[in-house]
Amino acid sequence: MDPVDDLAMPFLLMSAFRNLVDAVHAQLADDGFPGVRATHGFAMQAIGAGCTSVELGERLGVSKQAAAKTASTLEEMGLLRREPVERDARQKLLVPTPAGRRMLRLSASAFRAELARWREDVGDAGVDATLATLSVVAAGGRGPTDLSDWT
Amino acid sequence: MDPVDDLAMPFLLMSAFRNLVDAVHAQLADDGFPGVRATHGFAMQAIGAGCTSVELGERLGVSKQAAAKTASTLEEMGLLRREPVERDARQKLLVPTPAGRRMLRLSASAFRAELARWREDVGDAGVDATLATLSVVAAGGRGPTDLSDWT
DNA sequence: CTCAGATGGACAACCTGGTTGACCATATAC
DNA sequence: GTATATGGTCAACCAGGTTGTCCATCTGAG
Repeated sequence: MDPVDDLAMPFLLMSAFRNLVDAVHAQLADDGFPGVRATHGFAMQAIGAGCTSVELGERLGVSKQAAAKTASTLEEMGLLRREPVERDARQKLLVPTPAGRRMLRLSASAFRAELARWREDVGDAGVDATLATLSVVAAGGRGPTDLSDWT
Repeated sequence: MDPVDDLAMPFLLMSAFRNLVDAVHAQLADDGFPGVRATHGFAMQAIGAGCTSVELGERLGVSKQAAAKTASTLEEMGLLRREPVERDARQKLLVPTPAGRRMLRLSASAFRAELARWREDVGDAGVDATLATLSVVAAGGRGPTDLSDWT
């Protein structure tokens, strides 16, 4: 009888993502980071300990100009600092400020909290199966940031 | 040992969605609908047999103006027709053209084909568990189109 | 029947996040 | 030393969304 049709998959993926991200942003706003959008979080995650605009663009899968623009707004939000690199005067390293690192920590714990809620709702087996499945079908995508170093 | 960390969930959801949609669009482009973007597909699905701009906005979770803009581009693409409603001269019904319906059919079969590929890669159990899990956590979201009438 | 209010649609101005193209300063390779 | 590659920035543009305003039309209460 196929209780959930395959055709619903794109909608479900989008909707789940949206709910997850909305929940995290609501929590972040409560914690004193009201203006954070999905792009900002992804970019900060992608930056990690620090990288250049070009690298950020590659990790996010966007042009270096788009990455630089995002970095500028993150800088204005005080989450990021551009600092010169001594061995190459062209480069500017994007490094998270203490506020940026705090935001990252809060965001990580908000994601974990929301996932814990999912686990309560559907059980560990379902969530684990979903993670396993998605990590197969998401592989190969040159999508935004490989997140291998999410802390 | 937690082979896939909970923190990867947002990335996996996005990446899976992106891969899925990219694959479908590549197929659509091959089938003679090169310019179709994710928004267009979602909007066409939301329109279904036909609705007004206001309804479309509600189904997509966007303002009526945004919905009308999208409808205009769909009209220019020849996927959609605006036709007057005799019982209310204010309304204009958005109805798919034959090309629009063809695109919907092709898009549906492309989605099913891609899902079939997923099923080959990870097995039916994983995909079914994912569908079941996501339909729980996606619920309640006022996300785009309830897709209850995807054909 | 009429008229106030609700509703559908359109237009304009604006924002965000992305694109491409051009350009300059600096590194690097030959 | 000089050609070329690379990192960063600026400018123009686009898509898709927002809000505010406005008009035409429908609807319901007198």
